[in-house]
Amino acid sequence: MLVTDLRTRFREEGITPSLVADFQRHVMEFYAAKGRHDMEWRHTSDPYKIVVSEIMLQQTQVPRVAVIFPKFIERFPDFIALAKAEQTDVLAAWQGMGYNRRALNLQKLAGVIVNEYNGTVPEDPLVLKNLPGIGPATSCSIAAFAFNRPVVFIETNIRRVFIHYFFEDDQVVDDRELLPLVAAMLPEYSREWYWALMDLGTALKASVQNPNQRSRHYTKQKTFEGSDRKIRGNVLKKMLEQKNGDPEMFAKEMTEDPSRVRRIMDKMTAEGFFVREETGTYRLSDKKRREE
DNA sequence: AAAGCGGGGCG
DNA sequence: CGCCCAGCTTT
Repeated sequence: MLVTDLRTRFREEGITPSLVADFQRHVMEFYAAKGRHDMEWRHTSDPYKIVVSEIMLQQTQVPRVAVIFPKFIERFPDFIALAKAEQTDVLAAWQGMGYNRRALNLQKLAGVIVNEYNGTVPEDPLVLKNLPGIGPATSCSIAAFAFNRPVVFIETNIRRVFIHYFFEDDQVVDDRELLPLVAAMLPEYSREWYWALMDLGTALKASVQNPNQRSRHYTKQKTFEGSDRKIRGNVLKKMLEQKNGDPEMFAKEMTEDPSRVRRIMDKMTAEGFFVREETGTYRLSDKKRREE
């Protein structure tokens, strides 16, 4: 089946049953042949593991999650273990993942599920979306992958697939144009379907110029070198090694402006990473400290 | 709507 | 070097 066929038929006839059937067959044939079937979180029905994987996979590539995920699960096997763990241990297990606030939110999420949902993950994406660290995309991916719910959503791989196959000639594509297609193409097997779409979306990057560059929602990241983000990562790493520290010391070690490091550490303190003592020393925030 | 948030891998 | 990554939260 040719890509141009699908696009032309969509343009000329709209979304017809035969278009849906042919696209579904194309996607699932790709999935059978080249799907990424080796991921641990695709071989479990445990909602906890699926939730952890979905949070980890927010903006972090599969190969890196594949390394850290099993160690994290071994260290924190279920929501109860994660909820009662020391924050320091959670952050340590998160090292290498990036976007460390996700680790704080994930532990908060575990606490909410244990204390407010009796340890059971809600199946309704509208409920999920209001939980810590879960937004529009992840609420639906959990609903699909853990519960096979018929949700309609867009993330970067899904977006790439639909832009590539149905909007090849358009320079600016809004998600609102994609959603009707995503909805129409959804089969009853939503779990496998979204696995397949994501694998196809990942594979497309290797063969065509990133179609998402033509999305209205496309943005480029600022450079990491010299950024606050890099300093934050370094500060957290040093804090995990030393358990405490102060901005002046870290600034010297990193050859950075002390006021800049202090500003960053104050912000991280506000976000819950650290607590600041009267002496000016910052410590990792843990249960014992918070209760004092 | 836009900015901030990690860290690594790959061409 | 630039680009990208199963996005979310805050402003």
